[in-house]
Amino acid sequence: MIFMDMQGLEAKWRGRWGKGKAYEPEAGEGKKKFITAAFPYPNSPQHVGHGRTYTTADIYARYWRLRGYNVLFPMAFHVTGTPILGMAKRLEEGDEELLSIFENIYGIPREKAESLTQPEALVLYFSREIEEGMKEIGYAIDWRRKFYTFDRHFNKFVQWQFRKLKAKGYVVKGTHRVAWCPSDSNVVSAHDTQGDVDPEIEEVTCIKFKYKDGWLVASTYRPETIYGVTNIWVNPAEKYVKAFHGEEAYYISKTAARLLSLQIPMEVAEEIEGAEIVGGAAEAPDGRKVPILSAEFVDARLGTGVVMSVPAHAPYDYLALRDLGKLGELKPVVVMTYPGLKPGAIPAQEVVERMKVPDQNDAKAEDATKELYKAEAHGGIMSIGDFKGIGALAAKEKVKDKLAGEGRAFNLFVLAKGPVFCRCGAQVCVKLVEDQWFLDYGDGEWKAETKEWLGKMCIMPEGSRKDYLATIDWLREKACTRASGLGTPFPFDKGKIIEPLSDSTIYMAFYTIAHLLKDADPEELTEEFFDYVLLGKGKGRKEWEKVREEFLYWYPVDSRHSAGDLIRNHLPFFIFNHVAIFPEKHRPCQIATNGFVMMEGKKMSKSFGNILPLRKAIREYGADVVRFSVVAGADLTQDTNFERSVAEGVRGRLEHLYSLLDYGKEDGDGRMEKWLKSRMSRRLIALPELYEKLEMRALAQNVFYEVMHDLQWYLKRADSPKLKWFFQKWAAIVSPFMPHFAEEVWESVGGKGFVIDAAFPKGDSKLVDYGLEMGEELVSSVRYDVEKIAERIGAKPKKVFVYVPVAWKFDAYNLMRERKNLKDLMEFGKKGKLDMESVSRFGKGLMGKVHSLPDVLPSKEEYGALHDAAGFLSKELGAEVVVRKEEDYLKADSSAGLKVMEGGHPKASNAMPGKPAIVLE
RNA sequence: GCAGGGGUGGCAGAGCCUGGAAAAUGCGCGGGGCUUAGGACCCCGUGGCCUAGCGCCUACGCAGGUUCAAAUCCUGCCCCCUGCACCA
Repeated sequence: MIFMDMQGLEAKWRGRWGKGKAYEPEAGEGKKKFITAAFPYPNSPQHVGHGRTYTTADIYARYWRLRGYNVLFPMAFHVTGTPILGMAKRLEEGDEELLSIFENIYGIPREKAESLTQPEALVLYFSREIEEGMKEIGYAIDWRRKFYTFDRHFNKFVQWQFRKLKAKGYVVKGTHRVAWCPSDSNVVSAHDTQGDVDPEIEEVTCIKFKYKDGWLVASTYRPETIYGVTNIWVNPAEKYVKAFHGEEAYYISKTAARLLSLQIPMEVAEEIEGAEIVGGAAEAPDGRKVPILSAEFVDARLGTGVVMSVPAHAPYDYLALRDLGKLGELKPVVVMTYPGLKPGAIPAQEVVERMKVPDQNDAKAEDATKELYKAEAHGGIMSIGDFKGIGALAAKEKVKDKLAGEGRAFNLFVLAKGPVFCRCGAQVCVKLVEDQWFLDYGDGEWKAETKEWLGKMCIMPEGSRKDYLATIDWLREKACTRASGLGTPFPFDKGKIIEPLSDSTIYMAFYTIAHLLKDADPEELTEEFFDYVLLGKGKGRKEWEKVREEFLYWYPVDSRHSAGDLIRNHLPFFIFNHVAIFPEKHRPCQIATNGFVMMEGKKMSKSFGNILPLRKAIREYGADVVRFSVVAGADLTQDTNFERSVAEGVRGRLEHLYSLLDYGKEDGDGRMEKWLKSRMSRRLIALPELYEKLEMRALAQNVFYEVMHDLQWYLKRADSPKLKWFFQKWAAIVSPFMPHFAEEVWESVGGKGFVIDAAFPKGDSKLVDYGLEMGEELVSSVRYDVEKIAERIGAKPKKVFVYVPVAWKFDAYNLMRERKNLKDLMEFGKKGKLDMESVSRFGKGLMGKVHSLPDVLPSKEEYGALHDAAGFLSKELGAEVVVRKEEDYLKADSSAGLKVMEGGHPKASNAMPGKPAIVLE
């Protein structure tokens, strides 16, 4: 057994590719493909999951290269944003949790980790790590064009982009609501909150009830139920305040006054106990006087801390009144009905009683609320008030507008599912940020043009196009600056940095010229420079022409690759911004997205501790095995599963193949070589489409697993294997997946140069021999049947007789396939003067599946295939196999004088086309 | 709530657009081969029943419908997953 040194083999080919500058394409005349994948954010080493997108892009790039295209696949590093800053800070502080992740999951020695306290050092460390990994796995990347998004050259480019966007009116300024920690004075996102709660902002309506010298302000999600208000709830145990908003006095909870003051300026005048308010009365917008009652379920931290009570439609309100024994005096007022509600019934009462909710503190009260809200939101029709007859959701808006118009309501933003707490312990609130800059993805014209361009793009998988459309539709203003972090200074407002998702929308254009700007003074990269190079505007200097040519040659992006999660942000931005900046001929042609990689069936995550670093995987299994394993397990959209057993299986097959290379010295043209060529040719014809559509699953199947099956059958059937032709074709078609191993095979069978530079083998339909393949299938199925029978009778046969049906059965079979009726068959029998009983029996047998009869070989070929395989079958079955024609038996049987021939058996007449009769002895 | 997607064998996952074979392929499991042994590799099996295979029954979330024929088309219902932004 030859031992295969995978590491050595791969290093050897990487070395040779490097020496040959295999991945440094130059702009020129010929046809090109420009392929990019979303660049990495270097705040950790990459794991096998990251490898999926890049491997997919790499396979695609390598495929086009085989098809004779000049292919550019570049890479850079995205260092914009705050996480790296935060990480550096935590390292400086000696954060034990982080240091432990570095040590145990990333495998970074503690001393090293402790030295990475500067953001730049951190970025450099991880980007080197990632770059090394990408080299080891054999990506066809042109590293000359590498850059970082904090490079000054790149900053100039992004600033140019923003000036273009501003000139078009797409960069706007306004106010913006954010989740805010009043204690830290900082924007809060999910990973800043206790329990990683997503601080979701939603709108509530605040309705003003006349109270004393001002307003008791109740917050509600259901303003349309105002017509059914019977009372107000205030928590007697909480502190309330009287606060002035301008001239108006608001009575709300103390916490609310503090949290909401960031949205509506308020000055607290006096503090009041909730208990003091309870017992009073307030006047609803329609003039009705309602009492203020005590309720402990009121959370002072939510909304205004004042709740309006609608017992007919809110189970909590109904239960609270019932608990207080006040249902008698405060009668629920039904404001809407919905399908399924009994006439005259009170919705909240109905739900509460049906679900047997004992009181307001029971958990079932929540379920009741949800159920009722759902029913009313879907099917609710207003039955009283100004909007009688209108659907509940529409009425909600109308009531809101009406009350606002009367000065009796206003809207506020609050955190949903609240209260939410910051890591520091303070309650998170909503703040309105003034002077926030936006990219106006809500702009109608821009949106329309973006959608139109999307329509012209190729989207893979096609099914995700809907997601793009939905996202483009729903995008509004996107905040595009932030106060801190690495990146590009915002050109119109000092001290602001362009936000990470906004500085990475057209950066692919920068790849085309990055290597030419390395030595340039960033100050020379002026507005005029980029105008000339990227848009062809102005005269341009002589030395800029080369740069312009490079851009013109490579742009547009032919295929953009990323994980599917970017469909909700980066990818639409990518289209939007290209549409805004570039003319049609330079806008992107195609996007391909993929799912994630799971580890042994589980999501890969730090907390599970099941992250497999890419470089570690490469050391264990070899680059080609890892490449194949991360992309071949599932189709593009699906999450794929990295399983060690699968990786080992692939590895084992490669070793097996390696041991077969000795057979690759010669060619042959026997029956089995023809069969193998037929199978392979069929593949060669089908593969280009699969590659172009990135049907990864089918590709993996075709290029690897099925090829292995063919090969095994061939080895079993061929006396002395001759695999030169086979290996030559296979090395080429598998090289996008497994470039290193493919080179080894290619060289071993006498291929010239690198296989990665070879031409994609053309499939020759003349080599496809359908009959030959069917013949082999027949042989295989006969073997299977014999084994099945032997097993059933529990004895090994000494001799096996195989009967190919008499010739007329083939004609009859095809007749049945075509006409699908017995009548025509009987007609055929009469004409041919056949034994009508046999014909009838034959026909009835086929009738049941007449609509799905498979294609069969002609009589002669069927006999030929089996006759030819008799030796093989004998060997496989360990018994002599004799192939006969049905008529031989019939003859022997009917000539009464002769004794019945050996192996003669009435079963012989059961022979059907495609299913020869088998007799065991 | 809004938007998008999905429910097939022990598991993962094809097939469903373009209706027509217990249902690709891989993993797992059982048996055999090869090996000093293990791993890897190779072969066979893996819903149930069976008058020797070519056969029958039962399956594709649930319930109906269209059709000679439905996992595949139509209708209703149940359940599950993902995203909702300033964050890489």
